[in-house]
Amino acid sequence: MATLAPIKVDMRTCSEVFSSPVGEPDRTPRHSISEVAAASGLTAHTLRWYERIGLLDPVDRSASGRRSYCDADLHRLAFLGRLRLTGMTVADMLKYVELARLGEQTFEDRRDLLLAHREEVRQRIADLHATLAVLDYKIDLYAGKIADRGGPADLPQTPQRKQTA
Amino acid sequence: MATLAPIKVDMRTCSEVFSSPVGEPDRTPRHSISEVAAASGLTAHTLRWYERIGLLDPVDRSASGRRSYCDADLHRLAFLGRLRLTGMTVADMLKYVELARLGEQTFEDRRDLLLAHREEVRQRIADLHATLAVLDYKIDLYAGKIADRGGPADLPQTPQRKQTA
DNA sequence: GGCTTGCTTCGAGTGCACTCCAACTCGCTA
DNA sequence: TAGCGAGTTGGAGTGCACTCGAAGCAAGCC
Repeated sequence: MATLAPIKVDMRTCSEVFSSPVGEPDRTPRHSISEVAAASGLTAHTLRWYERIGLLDPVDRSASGRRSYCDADLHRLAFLGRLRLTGMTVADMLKYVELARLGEQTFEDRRDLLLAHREEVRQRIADLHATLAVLDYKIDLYAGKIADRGGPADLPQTPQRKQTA
Repeated sequence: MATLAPIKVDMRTCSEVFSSPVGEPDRTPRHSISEVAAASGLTAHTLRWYERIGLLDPVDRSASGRRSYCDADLHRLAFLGRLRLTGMTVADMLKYVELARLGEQTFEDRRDLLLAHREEVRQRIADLHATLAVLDYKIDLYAGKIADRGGPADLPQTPQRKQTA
């Protein structure tokens, strides 16, 4: 039998929360800066810096003044990390976060910001695929040591391709 | 009828050569720095800087000392541009170029370098796709103005997803 | 001849995103 | 009580990839 008032068992570890930020996030402060650093791949330095510039809301502190991150912080960090990883500038992330702080009335603006970023991401994927084709071609060329033997000891040619930009 | 000694008609414009660098490149110096800048999207400053640090071989000069780029330069520039666009550092591009200068004996090394870069490109594509899913989810959320109404005016949640790293 | 445009050089400056430093505090263990 | 390790701060420093400025030269045009 469960106790009458079942204690929440879903206290997932810091990196669990970070790598799978689903559901309504808990707001209990419980992760040290070094735990969050380990989970997120950011350094403690960078975490403090994010907070200083306003990417994170002021983090809860322990009695002795140490930062204690809650799951909601991890959720935000996980999303910001995705944006950074995909090339959004810190300035734009800040814009997004500041809109989020203003509440519901900024849904439109936030959506627009994400739409714009999505387009950039799509464009980048296209660029990467195009380059992948060039790399494949050249790698094959080297693998067979073909074609430019005896030719100029220079960079070989790229394959025929459509102009994408 | 064609003439007996047909004059080469394939003198393509600078941006044509740059955007479709196929075939054995001509080595006749014939493009001004501003033409190359316009075709490549790099500034004249950056082109000179590329040459200074060794990414480009010393470019031919006119009688009055001005740079005159040949098609082979454009080919190299086009490839280097692809590498840059896909996140290769200038230092690594330099490594590649220096290997290329050493001739056939560096085929292996060059291939390895490109293989490593190809893996990075593939990884980046995967990251971008994962983020695309998150963006789609959030954009839908905003579009419907659903779910976090009345909840914390904070960054909403990300969808369930497999850990990719 | 005078003007504009485009080029030359070198070295210094810029913007971004961290990254580190020095000096300090706190809680804990021996 | 001393030492350790992990945390705190503001401000300064770093590395990358450009980016620009200043001063000057050369060609082409009116």
